[in-house]
Amino acid sequence: MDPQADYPPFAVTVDLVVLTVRADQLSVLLVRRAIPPHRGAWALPGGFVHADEKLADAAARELAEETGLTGPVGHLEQLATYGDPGRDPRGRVVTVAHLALLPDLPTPVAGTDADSAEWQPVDRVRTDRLAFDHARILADGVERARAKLEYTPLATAFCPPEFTVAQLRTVYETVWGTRLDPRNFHRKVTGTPGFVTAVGRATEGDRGRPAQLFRRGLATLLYPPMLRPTTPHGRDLR
Amino acid sequence: MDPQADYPPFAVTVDLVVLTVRADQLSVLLVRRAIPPHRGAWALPGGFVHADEKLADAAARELAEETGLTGPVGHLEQLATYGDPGRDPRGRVVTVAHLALLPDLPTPVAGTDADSAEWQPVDRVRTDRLAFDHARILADGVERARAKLEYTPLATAFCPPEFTVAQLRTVYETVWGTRLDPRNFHRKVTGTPGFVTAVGRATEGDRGRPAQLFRRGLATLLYPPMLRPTTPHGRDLR
DNA sequence: GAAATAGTGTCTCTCAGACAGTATTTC
DNA sequence: GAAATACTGTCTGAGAGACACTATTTC
Repeated sequence: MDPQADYPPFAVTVDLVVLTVRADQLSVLLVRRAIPPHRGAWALPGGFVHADEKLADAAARELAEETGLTGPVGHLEQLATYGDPGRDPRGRVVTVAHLALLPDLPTPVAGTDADSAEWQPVDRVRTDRLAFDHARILADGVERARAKLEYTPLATAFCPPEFTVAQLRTVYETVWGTRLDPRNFHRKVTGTPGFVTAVGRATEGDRGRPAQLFRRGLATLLYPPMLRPTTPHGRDLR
Repeated sequence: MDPQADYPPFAVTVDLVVLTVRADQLSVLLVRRAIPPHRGAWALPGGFVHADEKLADAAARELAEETGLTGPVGHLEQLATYGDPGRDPRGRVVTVAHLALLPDLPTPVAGTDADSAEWQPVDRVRTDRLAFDHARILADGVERARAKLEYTPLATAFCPPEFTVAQLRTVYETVWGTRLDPRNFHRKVTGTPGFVTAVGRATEGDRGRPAQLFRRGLATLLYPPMLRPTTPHGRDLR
Protein backbone atom coordinates (compact mmCIF):
# COMPACT_ATOMS: atom_id res chain seq x y z
CA MET A 1 0.00 0.00 0.00
CA ASP A 2 1.60 3.22 -1.11
CA PRO A 3 1.72 6.06 1.34
CA GLN A 4 -0.02 8.75 -0.67
CA ALA A 5 -2.32 11.60 0.10
CA ASP A 6 -5.36 9.34 0.16
CA TYR A 7 -3.58 6.35 1.64
CA PRO A 8 -1.60 7.81 4.51
CA PRO A 9 0.31 5.22 6.57
CA PHE A 10 -0.84 4.53 10.09
CA ALA A 11 0.59 2.50 12.92
CA VAL A 12 -1.92 0.31 14.70
CA THR A 13 -1.66 -0.71 18.32
CA VAL A 14 -3.79 -2.56 20.80
CA ASP A 15 -4.21 -1.24 24.32
CA LEU A 16 -5.74 -3.19 27.15
CA VAL A 17 -8.04 -2.17 29.96
CA VAL A 18 -7.47 -5.14 32.25
CA LEU A 19 -9.82 -5.09 35.22
CA THR A 20 -10.00 -7.29 38.28
CA VAL A 21 -11.58 -7.22 41.71
CA ARG A 22 -9.07 -7.45 44.51
CA ALA A 23 -9.30 -6.39 48.12
CA ASP A 24 -12.81 -5.04 47.52
CA GLN A 25 -11.53 -2.64 44.88
CA LEU A 26 -12.11 -2.58 41.17
CA SER A 27 -8.53 -2.40 39.92
CA VAL A 28 -6.82 -1.88 36.60
CA LEU A 29 -3.48 -3.16 35.40
CA LEU A 30 -1.13 -0.28 34.63
CA VAL A 31 2.49 -0.29 33.47
CA ARG A 32 5.12 2.34 33.94
CA ARG A 33 6.55 3.22 30.57
CA ALA A 34 10.27 2.52 30.19
CA ILE A 35 10.61 4.14 26.79
CA PRO A 36 9.51 7.44 25.25
CA PRO A 37 7.06 8.92 24.67
CA HIS A 38 5.65 9.51 28.13
CA ARG A 39 8.62 7.70 29.65
CA GLY A 40 8.00 7.14 33.34
CA ALA A 41 4.28 7.74 33.09
CA TRP A 42 1.66 5.13 33.92
CA ALA A 43 -0.14 3.71 30.92
CA LEU A 44 -2.41 0.92 29.84
CA PRO A 45 -0.50 -2.13 28.66
CA GLY A 46 -0.41 -2.52 24.90
CA GLY A 47 1.75 -2.63 21.85
CA PHE A 48 1.95 -2.62 18.11
CA VAL A 49 -0.03 -5.07 16.06
CA HIS A 50 2.30 -7.30 14.10
CA ALA A 51 2.31 -7.43 10.35
CA ASP A 52 0.38 -10.67 9.99
CA GLU A 53 -1.65 -10.71 13.17
CA LYS A 54 -5.37 -10.37 13.85
CA LEU A 55 -6.39 -7.59 16.20
CA ALA A 56 -7.88 -10.02 18.71
CA ASP A 57 -4.72 -12.12 18.59
CA ALA A 58 -2.59 -9.08 19.24
CA ALA A 59 -4.72 -8.23 22.25
CA ALA A 60 -4.49 -11.79 23.57
CA ARG A 61 -0.74 -11.77 23.03
CA GLU A 62 -0.29 -8.54 24.95
CA LEU A 63 -2.51 -9.83 27.73
CA ALA A 64 -0.47 -13.01 27.99
CA GLU A 65 2.79 -11.03 28.02
CA GLU A 66 1.58 -8.85 30.85
CA THR A 67 -0.20 -11.37 33.01
CA GLY A 68 1.29 -14.72 32.05
CA LEU A 69 -2.19 -15.96 31.27
CA THR A 70 -2.53 -18.29 28.35
CA GLY A 71 -5.65 -20.39 28.77
CA PRO A 72 -9.25 -19.28 28.40
CA VAL A 73 -9.47 -17.48 31.72
CA GLY A 74 -11.60 -14.42 32.20
CA HIS A 75 -12.96 -12.44 29.28
CA LEU A 76 -11.49 -10.37 26.46
CA GLU A 77 -13.44 -8.23 24.03
CA GLN A 78 -12.87 -5.29 21.75
CA LEU A 79 -13.74 -2.00 23.40
CA ALA A 80 -13.38 0.85 20.91
CA THR A 81 -10.83 2.45 18.61
CA TYR A 82 -9.10 5.75 19.26
CA GLY A 83 -7.29 7.55 16.52
CA ASP A 84 -7.27 11.31 16.89
CA PRO A 85 -4.36 12.91 15.07
CA GLY A 86 -1.80 13.93 17.65
CA ARG A 87 -2.77 11.40 20.28
CA ASP A 88 0.71 9.89 19.89
CA PRO A 89 3.72 12.19 19.27
CA ARG A 90 5.45 9.50 17.19
CA GLY A 91 2.98 9.93 14.37
CA ARG A 92 -0.41 8.73 13.32
CA VAL A 93 -1.19 5.86 15.65
CA VAL A 94 -4.61 4.27 15.87
CA THR A 95 -5.21 2.06 18.87
CA VAL A 96 -7.82 -0.63 19.07
CA ALA A 97 -8.59 -0.79 22.78
CA HIS A 98 -9.70 -4.06 24.33
CA LEU A 99 -11.34 -4.82 27.64
CA ALA A 100 -10.25 -7.78 29.74
CA LEU A 101 -11.95 -8.98 32.91
CA LEU A 102 -9.95 -11.36 35.07
CA PRO A 103 -10.12 -13.06 38.45
CA ASP A 104 -7.69 -11.90 41.08
CA LEU A 105 -4.22 -12.96 39.99
CA PRO A 106 -0.71 -12.93 41.43
CA THR A 107 1.30 -9.79 40.97
CA PRO A 108 1.78 -9.09 37.28
CA VAL A 109 5.00 -9.26 35.34
CA ALA A 110 6.63 -6.23 33.81
CA GLY A 111 6.76 -6.39 30.02
CA THR A 112 9.59 -5.44 27.74
CA ASP A 113 8.58 -1.81 27.37
CA ALA A 114 7.71 -1.30 31.01
CA ASP A 115 9.68 -0.83 34.21
CA SER A 116 6.94 -2.21 36.33
CA ALA A 117 3.35 -3.31 36.23
CA GLU A 118 0.82 -3.16 39.04
CA TRP A 119 -2.84 -3.22 39.94
CA GLN A 120 -4.25 0.15 40.88
CA PRO A 121 -7.76 0.76 42.22
CA VAL A 122 -9.57 2.56 39.43
CA ASP A 123 -10.86 5.33 41.66
CA ARG A 124 -7.34 6.13 42.83
CA VAL A 125 -5.71 6.27 39.41
CA ARG A 126 -4.24 9.68 38.70
CA THR A 127 -6.03 9.91 35.39
CA ASP A 128 -4.54 13.31 34.63
CA ARG A 129 -1.12 11.70 34.55
CA LEU A 130 -1.87 8.72 32.36
CA ALA A 131 -0.01 8.55 29.06
CA PHE A 132 -1.64 9.37 25.73
CA ASP A 133 -5.46 9.36 25.86
CA HIS A 134 -5.50 6.42 28.21
CA ALA A 135 -7.63 8.20 30.79
CA ARG A 136 -10.46 8.31 28.29
CA ILE A 137 -9.94 4.68 27.30
CA LEU A 138 -9.90 3.59 30.92
CA ALA A 139 -13.12 5.48 31.64
CA ASP A 140 -14.81 3.90 28.64
CA GLY A 141 -13.65 0.46 29.70
CA VAL A 142 -14.91 0.84 33.24
CA GLU A 143 -18.24 2.10 31.99
CA ARG A 144 -18.52 -0.82 29.58
CA ALA A 145 -17.77 -3.29 32.37
CA ARG A 146 -20.35 -1.71 34.66
CA ALA A 147 -23.00 -1.80 31.98
CA LYS A 148 -22.28 -5.36 30.93
CA LEU A 149 -22.72 -6.72 34.43
CA GLU A 150 -26.36 -5.79 34.08
CA TYR A 151 -27.31 -7.86 31.11
CA THR A 152 -24.56 -10.47 30.74
CA PRO A 153 -23.06 -13.05 33.11
CA LEU A 154 -19.64 -11.42 32.78
CA ALA A 155 -19.38 -10.88 36.51
CA THR A 156 -18.31 -14.52 36.58
CA ALA A 157 -15.19 -13.55 34.61
CA PHE A 158 -13.98 -11.77 37.75
CA CYS A 159 -14.37 -14.98 39.75
CA PRO A 160 -12.27 -18.14 39.92
CA PRO A 161 -13.74 -21.14 38.10
CA GLU A 162 -15.72 -22.14 41.18
CA PHE A 163 -17.25 -19.47 43.33
CA THR A 164 -20.01 -18.80 45.83
CA VAL A 165 -23.00 -16.54 45.43
CA ALA A 166 -21.46 -14.24 48.02
CA GLN A 167 -18.27 -13.93 45.96
CA LEU A 168 -20.31 -13.07 42.91
CA ARG A 169 -22.26 -10.52 44.91
CA THR A 170 -19.00 -8.93 46.05
CA VAL A 171 -18.05 -8.51 42.38
CA TYR A 172 -21.27 -6.65 41.66
CA GLU A 173 -20.96 -4.53 44.77
CA THR A 174 -17.37 -3.65 44.01
CA VAL A 175 -17.78 -2.87 40.33
CA TRP A 176 -20.97 -0.91 40.83
CA GLY A 177 -19.98 0.65 44.14
CA THR A 178 -23.34 -0.27 45.64
CA ARG A 179 -24.76 -2.61 48.25
CA LEU A 180 -27.03 -5.47 47.25
CA ASP A 181 -29.40 -7.38 49.49
CA PRO A 182 -27.78 -10.83 49.90
CA ARG A 183 -31.12 -12.61 50.02
CA ASN A 184 -32.64 -11.03 46.95
CA PHE A 185 -29.33 -11.40 45.13
CA HIS A 186 -29.22 -15.08 45.88
CA ARG A 187 -32.75 -15.59 44.65
CA LYS A 188 -32.04 -13.58 41.50
CA VAL A 189 -28.80 -15.32 40.57
CA THR A 190 -30.01 -18.85 41.17
CA GLY A 191 -33.32 -18.09 39.50
CA THR A 192 -31.92 -16.59 36.29
CA PRO A 193 -31.60 -19.47 33.82
CA GLY A 194 -28.08 -20.15 32.62
CA PHE A 195 -26.34 -17.66 34.88
CA VAL A 196 -24.68 -20.18 37.21
CA THR A 197 -24.79 -23.94 37.65
CA ALA A 198 -24.30 -25.63 40.99
CA VAL A 199 -21.18 -27.74 41.33
CA GLY A 200 -22.70 -29.83 44.11
CA ARG A 201 -20.01 -29.16 46.65
CA ALA A 202 -19.72 -26.50 49.28
CA THR A 203 -17.02 -24.39 50.85
CA GLU A 204 -15.52 -25.45 54.15
CA GLY A 205 -13.57 -23.84 56.91
CA ASP A 206 -15.00 -20.33 56.75
CA ARG A 207 -17.08 -18.64 59.32
CA GLY A 208 -20.77 -19.37 59.11
CA ARG A 209 -22.70 -21.92 57.14
CA PRO A 210 -20.81 -23.40 54.17
CA ALA A 211 -21.89 -22.03 50.81
CA GLN A 212 -22.70 -23.94 47.65
CA LEU A 213 -20.11 -23.66 44.89
CA PHE A 214 -21.12 -22.65 41.39
CA ARG A 215 -19.59 -22.42 37.94
CA ARG A 216 -20.61 -19.98 35.25
CA GLY A 217 -23.59 -21.16 33.22
CA LEU A 218 -24.19 -21.31 29.52
CA ALA A 219 -26.10 -18.08 29.07
CA THR A 220 -24.42 -15.22 27.24
CA LEU A 221 -27.16 -12.75 28.11
CA LEU A 222 -29.17 -12.47 31.30
CA TYR A 223 -32.91 -12.37 31.13
CA PRO A 224 -34.24 -10.78 33.15
CA PRO A 225 -31.17 -8.58 33.61
CA MET A 226 -29.58 -7.76 36.94
CA LEU A 227 -30.77 -4.33 37.99
CA ARG A 228 -28.43 -1.74 39.36
CA PRO A 229 -29.89 -0.08 42.45
CA THR A 230 -30.13 3.60 43.32
CA THR A 231 -28.96 4.52 39.82
CA PRO A 232 -31.83 2.98 37.89
CA HIS A 233 -29.77 2.53 34.76
CA GLY A 234 -30.94 5.22 32.43
CA ARG A 235 -32.22 7.99 34.58
CA ASP A 236 -29.61 10.39 33.19
CA LEU A 237 -31.98 13.11 32.20
CA ARG A 238 -33.48 15.98 34.11
CA MET B 1 6.81 6.30 11.90
CA ASP B 2 9.20 3.92 10.24
CA PRO B 3 7.79 0.82 8.68
CA GLN B 4 9.77 -1.81 10.56
CA ALA B 5 9.10 -5.27 11.83
CA ASP B 6 7.44 -3.98 14.97
CA TYR B 7 5.83 -0.95 13.35
CA PRO B 8 4.27 -2.32 10.19
CA PRO B 9 2.38 0.26 8.15
CA PHE B 10 -1.38 -0.02 7.94
CA ALA B 11 -4.01 1.77 5.93
CA VAL B 12 -7.03 2.85 7.94
CA THR B 13 -10.50 3.22 6.48
CA VAL B 14 -13.94 3.97 7.79
CA ASP B 15 -16.90 1.96 6.57
CA LEU B 16 -20.50 2.89 7.22
CA VAL B 17 -23.53 0.79 8.03
CA VAL B 18 -26.21 3.33 7.17
CA LEU B 19 -29.66 2.13 8.15
CA THR B 20 -33.08 3.60 7.53
CA VAL B 21 -36.70 2.49 7.63
CA ARG B 22 -38.44 2.89 4.30
CA ALA B 23 -41.51 1.15 2.94
CA ASP B 24 -41.77 -0.95 6.09
CA GLN B 25 -38.32 -2.40 5.50
CA LEU B 26 -35.13 -1.94 7.45
CA SER B 27 -32.77 -0.93 4.67
CA VAL B 28 -29.06 -0.38 4.31
CA LEU B 29 -27.21 1.95 1.99
CA LEU B 30 -24.96 0.01 -0.38
CA VAL B 31 -22.72 1.19 -3.19
CA ARG B 32 -21.56 -0.69 -6.23
CA ARG B 33 -17.79 -0.54 -6.39
CA ALA B 34 -16.42 1.19 -9.48
CA ILE B 35 -12.79 0.35 -8.78
CA PRO B 36 -10.88 -2.76 -7.78
CA PRO B 37 -10.77 -4.70 -5.61
CA HIS B 38 -14.22 -6.27 -5.76
CA ARG B 39 -15.09 -4.05 -8.70
CA GLY B 40 -18.78 -4.36 -9.47
CA ALA B 41 -19.63 -5.88 -6.10
CA TRP B 42 -21.95 -4.24 -3.60
CA ALA B 43 -20.21 -2.83 -0.57
CA LEU B 44 -20.72 -0.60 2.42
CA PRO B 45 -19.84 3.01 1.70
CA GLY B 46 -16.53 4.09 3.14
CA GLY B 47 -13.09 5.31 2.38
CA PHE B 48 -9.62 6.03 3.64
CA VAL B 49 -9.08 8.20 6.66
CA HIS B 50 -7.13 11.29 5.71
CA ALA B 51 -3.77 12.09 7.16
CA ASP B 52 -4.96 14.70 9.64
CA GLU B 53 -8.52 13.63 10.28
CA LYS B 54 -10.27 12.20 13.30
CA LEU B 55 -11.98 8.85 12.84
CA ALA B 56 -15.40 10.30 13.65
CA ASP B 57 -14.81 13.16 11.22
CA ALA B 58 -13.87 10.74 8.49
CA ALA B 59 -17.08 8.81 9.10
CA ALA B 60 -19.15 12.00 9.03
CA ARG B 61 -17.42 13.09 5.83
CA GLU B 62 -18.14 9.81 4.10
CA LEU B 63 -21.74 9.93 5.29
CA ALA B 64 -22.14 13.42 3.91
CA GLU B 65 -20.57 12.42 0.61
CA GLU B 66 -22.94 9.51 0.19
CA THR B 67 -26.16 11.03 1.45
CA GLY B 68 -25.70 14.77 1.08
CA LEU B 69 -26.46 15.16 4.76
CA THR B 70 -24.56 17.80 6.65
CA GLY B 71 -26.51 18.88 9.69
CA PRO B 72 -27.10 16.94 12.88
CA VAL B 73 -29.68 14.56 11.45
CA GLY B 74 -30.02 11.01 12.64
CA HIS B 75 -27.31 9.30 14.62
CA LEU B 76 -23.71 8.25 14.01
CA GLU B 77 -21.57 6.13 16.31
CA GLN B 78 -18.53 3.93 16.14
CA LEU B 79 -19.45 0.28 15.69
CA ALA B 80 -16.30 -1.86 15.79
CA THR B 81 -12.94 -2.28 14.09
CA TYR B 82 -12.08 -5.06 11.69
CA GLY B 83 -8.50 -5.76 10.77
CA ASP B 84 -7.84 -9.38 9.92
CA PRO B 85 -4.79 -9.79 7.69
CA GLY B 86 -6.02 -10.55 4.22
CA ARG B 87 -9.39 -8.87 4.54
CA ASP B 88 -8.29 -6.46 1.81
CA PRO B 89 -6.12 -7.73 -1.08
CA ARG B 90 -4.39 -4.35 -1.37
CA GLY B 91 -2.53 -4.86 1.86
CA ARG B 92 -3.02 -4.47 5.56
CA VAL B 93 -6.16 -2.37 5.89
CA VAL B 94 -7.92 -1.84 9.20
CA THR B 95 -11.42 -0.45 8.97
CA VAL B 96 -13.19 1.37 11.75
CA ALA B 97 -16.84 0.63 11.05
CA HIS B 98 -19.49 3.15 12.05
CA LEU B 99 -23.24 2.83 12.40
CA ALA B 100 -25.57 5.55 11.13
CA LEU B 101 -29.32 5.65 11.67
CA LEU B 102 -31.24 8.05 9.45
CA PRO B 103 -34.82 8.99 8.63
CA ASP B 104 -36.09 8.06 5.20
CA LEU B 105 -34.22 10.19 2.67
CA PRO B 106 -34.37 10.84 -1.05
CA THR B 107 -32.43 8.49 -3.28
CA PRO B 108 -28.74 8.62 -2.42
CA VAL B 109 -25.97 10.00 -4.56
CA ALA B 110 -23.22 7.83 -5.99
CA GLY B 111 -19.80 8.73 -4.64
CA THR B 112 -16.54 8.99 -6.48
CA ASP B 113 -15.59 5.35 -6.09
CA ALA B 114 -19.03 3.97 -6.79
CA ASP B 115 -21.14 3.48 -9.89
CA SER B 116 -24.36 3.67 -7.98
CA ALA B 117 -25.75 3.75 -4.49
CA GLU B 118 -29.07 2.44 -3.31
CA TRP B 119 -31.11 1.37 -0.34
CA GLN B 120 -31.54 -2.36 -0.05
CA PRO B 121 -33.74 -4.13 2.50
CA VAL B 122 -31.35 -5.83 4.89
CA ASP B 123 -33.07 -9.19 4.68
CA ARG B 124 -32.72 -9.21 0.91
CA VAL B 125 -29.06 -8.29 0.72
CA ARG B 126 -27.01 -11.00 -0.94
CA THR B 127 -24.56 -11.11 1.92
CA ASP B 128 -22.47 -13.77 0.23
CA ARG B 129 -21.68 -11.31 -2.53
CA LEU B 130 -20.74 -8.28 -0.46
CA ALA B 131 -17.19 -7.04 -0.84
CA PHE B 132 -14.50 -7.65 1.78
CA ASP B 133 -15.88 -8.69 5.15
CA HIS B 134 -18.81 -6.33 4.83
CA ALA B 135 -21.39 -9.07 5.45
CA ARG B 136 -20.03 -9.48 8.93
CA ILE B 137 -19.93 -5.73 9.52
CA LEU B 138 -23.48 -5.34 8.28
CA ALA B 139 -24.69 -8.13 10.56
CA ASP B 140 -22.96 -6.54 13.53
CA GLY B 141 -24.47 -3.15 12.70
CA VAL B 142 -27.99 -4.50 12.41
CA GLU B 143 -27.63 -6.36 15.66
CA ARG B 144 -26.31 -3.24 17.39
CA ALA B 145 -29.25 -1.21 16.09
CA ARG B 146 -31.77 -3.81 17.25
CA ALA B 147 -30.24 -3.96 20.68
CA LYS B 148 -29.99 -0.21 21.10
CA LEU B 149 -33.68 0.33 20.39
CA GLU B 150 -34.32 -1.47 23.64
CA TYR B 151 -32.48 0.76 26.03
CA THR B 152 -31.95 4.03 24.17
CA PRO B 153 -34.28 6.45 22.39
CA LEU B 154 -32.40 5.90 19.13
CA ALA B 155 -35.55 4.79 17.34
CA THR B 156 -36.23 8.51 17.01
CA ALA B 157 -33.15 8.79 14.78
CA PHE B 158 -35.12 6.87 12.15
CA CYS B 159 -37.93 9.44 12.32
CA PRO B 160 -38.22 12.96 10.95
CA PRO B 161 -37.87 15.74 13.54
CA GLU B 162 -41.58 15.60 14.31
CA PHE B 163 -43.33 12.26 14.36
CA THR B 164 -46.32 10.45 15.77
CA VAL B 165 -46.36 7.58 18.21
CA ALA B 166 -47.57 5.34 15.38
CA GLN B 167 -44.54 6.28 13.25
CA LEU B 168 -42.24 5.47 16.12
CA ARG B 169 -44.03 2.18 16.63
CA THR B 170 -43.54 1.33 12.96
CA VAL B 171 -39.80 1.85 13.44
CA TYR B 172 -39.73 -0.64 16.29
CA GLU B 173 -41.86 -3.13 14.42
CA THR B 174 -39.73 -2.84 11.30
CA VAL B 175 -36.35 -3.04 12.95
CA TRP B 176 -37.34 -5.84 15.27
CA GLY B 177 -39.59 -7.63 12.83
CA THR B 178 -42.32 -7.95 15.43
CA ARG B 179 -45.78 -6.58 16.13
CA LEU B 180 -46.39 -4.32 19.09
CA ASP B 181 -49.71 -3.55 20.73
CA PRO B 182 -50.47 0.06 19.75
CA ARG B 183 -52.16 0.84 23.04
CA ASN B 184 -49.47 -0.49 25.32
CA PHE B 185 -46.80 1.05 23.10
CA HIS B 186 -48.44 4.45 23.39
CA ARG B 187 -48.63 4.19 27.16
CA LYS B 188 -45.01 3.05 27.36
CA VAL B 189 -43.55 5.73 25.11
CA THR B 190 -45.43 8.63 26.62
CA GLY B 191 -44.81 7.31 30.12
CA THR B 192 -41.04 6.86 29.83
CA PRO B 193 -39.45 10.09 31.03
CA GLY B 194 -37.39 11.91 28.43
CA PHE B 195 -38.20 9.62 25.54
CA VAL B 196 -40.44 12.03 23.60
CA THR B 197 -41.87 15.47 24.21
CA ALA B 198 -45.19 16.61 22.80
CA VAL B 199 -45.04 19.38 20.23
CA GLY B 200 -48.63 20.46 20.92
CA ARG B 201 -49.85 20.08 17.38
CA ALA B 202 -51.42 17.16 15.60
CA THR B 203 -51.36 15.60 12.17
CA GLU B 204 -54.12 16.42 9.73
CA GLY B 205 -55.53 14.92 6.60
CA ASP B 206 -54.95 11.24 7.29
CA ARG B 207 -57.52 8.61 7.85
CA GLY B 208 -58.77 8.38 11.40
CA ARG B 209 -58.30 10.62 14.37
CA PRO B 210 -55.37 13.03 14.10
CA ALA B 211 -52.31 12.06 16.16
CA GLN B 212 -50.23 14.23 18.45
CA LEU B 213 -46.80 15.17 17.13
CA PHE B 214 -43.69 14.58 19.20
CA ARG B 215 -40.01 15.39 19.11
CA ARG B 216 -37.25 13.31 20.64
CA GLY B 217 -36.73 13.98 24.33
CA LEU B 218 -33.60 14.61 26.34
CA ALA B 219 -32.98 11.11 27.64
CA THR B 220 -30.00 9.19 26.29
CA LEU B 221 -31.04 5.97 27.98
CA LEU B 222 -34.51 4.60 28.50
CA TYR B 223 -35.58 3.51 31.92
CA PRO B 224 -37.44 1.29 32.04
CA PRO B 225 -36.25 -0.06 28.69
CA MET B 226 -38.50 -1.01 25.82
CA LEU B 227 -38.93 -4.76 25.86
CA ARG B 228 -38.71 -6.81 22.74
CA PRO B 229 -41.50 -9.36 22.54
CA THR B 230 -41.31 -13.07 21.74
CA THR B 231 -37.51 -12.92 21.88
CA PRO B 232 -37.15 -11.80 25.46
CA HIS B 233 -33.73 -10.25 24.94
CA GLY B 234 -31.34 -12.72 26.44
CA ARG B 235 -33.04 -16.07 26.29
CA ASP B 236 -30.30 -17.47 24.10
CA LEU B 237 -29.45 -20.44 26.28
CA ARG B 238 -30.99 -23.85 26.76
C1' DG C 1 -24.81 -20.79 73.84
C1' DA C 2 -23.54 -16.30 70.57
C1' DA C 3 -22.05 -14.73 66.21
C1' DA C 4 -21.74 -15.24 61.50
C1' DT C 5 -22.95 -16.49 57.08
C1' DA C 6 -26.24 -19.24 53.86
C1' DG C 7 -30.53 -19.78 52.20
C1' DT C 8 -36.10 -19.64 52.10
C1' DG C 9 -40.65 -17.51 52.42
C1' DT C 10 -43.79 -13.69 52.21
C1' DC C 11 -45.58 -9.22 51.37
C1' DT C 12 -46.07 -5.13 48.44
C1' DC C 13 -45.48 -2.25 44.57
C1' DT C 14 -44.34 -1.50 39.78
C1' DC C 15 -44.85 -2.59 35.34
C1' DA C 16 -45.68 -5.47 30.96
C1' DG C 17 -49.26 -7.69 28.41
C1' DA C 18 -54.09 -8.35 27.24
C1' DC C 19 -57.91 -6.11 25.87
C1' DA C 20 -62.61 -3.37 26.69
C1' DG C 21 -64.02 0.93 25.82
C1' DT C 22 -64.05 6.02 24.31
C1' DA C 23 -62.62 9.96 21.04
C1' DT C 24 -62.08 12.07 16.61
C1' DT C 25 -61.35 11.98 12.07
C1' DT C 26 -62.46 10.47 6.63
C1' DC C 27 -65.52 8.36 3.59
C1' DG D 1 -73.90 6.04 9.55
C1' DA D 2 -69.31 2.67 8.90
C1' DA D 3 -64.45 2.38 9.02
C1' DA D 4 -60.19 3.80 10.63
C1' DT D 5 -56.97 5.45 13.67
C1' DA D 6 -55.83 7.71 18.37
C1' DC D 7 -56.00 7.32 22.98
C1' DT D 8 -57.64 5.84 28.05
C1' DG D 9 -58.84 2.58 31.63
C1' DT D 10 -58.72 -1.87 33.93
C1' DC D 11 -57.35 -6.44 35.07
C1' DT D 12 -53.70 -9.97 35.77
C1' DG D 13 -49.37 -12.02 36.35
C1' DA D 14 -44.18 -11.64 36.77
C1' DG D 15 -40.69 -9.88 39.18
C1' DA D 16 -37.89 -6.43 42.24
C1' DG D 17 -37.28 -4.67 46.86
C1' DA D 18 -37.95 -5.10 51.81
C1' DC D 19 -37.38 -8.03 55.37
C1' DA D 20 -38.92 -12.04 58.87
C1' DC D 21 -37.42 -16.41 59.45
C1' DT D 22 -34.81 -20.91 59.30
C1' DA D 23 -30.28 -23.61 58.54
C1' DT D 24 -25.54 -24.68 59.40
C1' DT D 25 -21.20 -23.60 60.55
C1' DT D 26 -17.08 -21.50 63.97
C1' DC D 27 -15.96 -19.78 68.30
